[in-house]
Amino acid sequence: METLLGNLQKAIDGEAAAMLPCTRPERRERQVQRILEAAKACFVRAGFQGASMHDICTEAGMSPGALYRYFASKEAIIAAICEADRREDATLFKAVTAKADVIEGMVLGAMTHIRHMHESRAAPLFAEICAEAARNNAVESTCRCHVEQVQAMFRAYLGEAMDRGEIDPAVELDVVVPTLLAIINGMALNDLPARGVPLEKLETLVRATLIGILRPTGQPGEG
Amino acid sequence: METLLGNLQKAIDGEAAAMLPCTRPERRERQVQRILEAAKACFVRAGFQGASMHDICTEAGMSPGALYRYFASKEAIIAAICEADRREDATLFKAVTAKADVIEGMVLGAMTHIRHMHESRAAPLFAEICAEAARNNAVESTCRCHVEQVQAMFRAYLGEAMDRGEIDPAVELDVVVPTLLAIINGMALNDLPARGVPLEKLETLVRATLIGILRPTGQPGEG
DNA sequence: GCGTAAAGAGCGAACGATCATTCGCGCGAA
DNA sequence: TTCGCGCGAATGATCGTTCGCTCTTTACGC
Repeated sequence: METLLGNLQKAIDGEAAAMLPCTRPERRERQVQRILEAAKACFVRAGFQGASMHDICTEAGMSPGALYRYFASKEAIIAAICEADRREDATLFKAVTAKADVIEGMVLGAMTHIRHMHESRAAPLFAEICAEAARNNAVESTCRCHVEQVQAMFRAYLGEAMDRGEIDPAVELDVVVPTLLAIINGMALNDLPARGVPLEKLETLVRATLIGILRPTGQPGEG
Repeated sequence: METLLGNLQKAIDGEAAAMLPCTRPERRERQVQRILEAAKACFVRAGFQGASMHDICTEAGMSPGALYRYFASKEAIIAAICEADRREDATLFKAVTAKADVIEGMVLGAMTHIRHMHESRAAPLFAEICAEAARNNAVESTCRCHVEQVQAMFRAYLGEAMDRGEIDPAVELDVVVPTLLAIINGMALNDLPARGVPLEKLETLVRATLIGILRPTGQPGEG
């Protein structure tokens, strides 16, 4: 009941927003976003295949005929949502470059990612996307594209740190970079903050993990 | 085409196996397993919701009427497959106790898990189960049950190692255990061996991670 | 051993429901 | 007047599931 009322209110809000005076392209973009928001909610609730177009229409407060003016198919909505989610996810990792020290930079990147996944309750959608990527070529290539982008950034960032002597020279970046990303994704996907692991304690463990992997011989690098 | 022939052959094999002389309960159990194998193949190919009962019937080489003699619903098949997969997954972690040294035990447990997920191509099904667990109560409780089982085992094993002085006494096991499981699951889910990270190099990284987390102050513990 | 009734296993057409998508039409801004 | 937008009933396909039927296996009194 609460959810129904909430959805109704959201639909009304969306409608109200769509009614605001604006140019045609602006309104169109707003409607697209409204549909994507509604679809995301439905997909989180029931999965890509479990949510129907009627569900999405109801959540968005519009008819099927109207919705199909903006997206050619359900597949197109799925593709758009995966693209947006993965791009946002990849963007978050740019936080690593905010720190000069490589360990602290990677800690910041990992924690930014984990915190975002926790606070915006994005883990279920991420799991759904991972599962879909295994069988949907469009989703798979979207995911691969953004993963490669993040890995390239990590690779460059860690490479510079290695040149500065902050990372053990024996570390093989081609192996370490995908592994680090897998570790961070594992922590985010499991939503550890929701499972009794406070963020500040998790940060300590992330730091310990990074030191263990990037400085296995215990060299200081710096203070 | 190749797949079609393969499925046909499997169905024939299954039928032949079902035809072997055996008691009624034996045959029944064999048919149940045949359905579960077929369903798993279909679910990996199309997802829990994307695979139809007709697909499963075709893959298993039997009619809907026959299939429904063994499972009351599609939901029951999904539940059975999740239960079997998660139980097998949890069982693999028992490998940790094979080693006296805690680091090597955990390395063995993690690598056993990762290797199994890689060799039996179980990552897509695992991803599907994770996604389904977020919205299906039966699947969620199955997953939670086995996760708690594994965490309890880790907890006991690490606790004994800490008593022996192999782990830094400042380590908080209640926080470390879920985190370690999330890390291992992340590595397994990403199927790192298929993404250019050889198993032997991954083992080195897993060891470095465990040392970083369990012995953050660099104390030896033992040789 | 044998005849027979009961039960189990399998089939596949058929069911109602629901799915993604389309279409003809009315409305309002350009 | 034109054209984009929105509507919602309608469409054909497909979904999970059922049902009536046949055939085989089992149980059992004799």
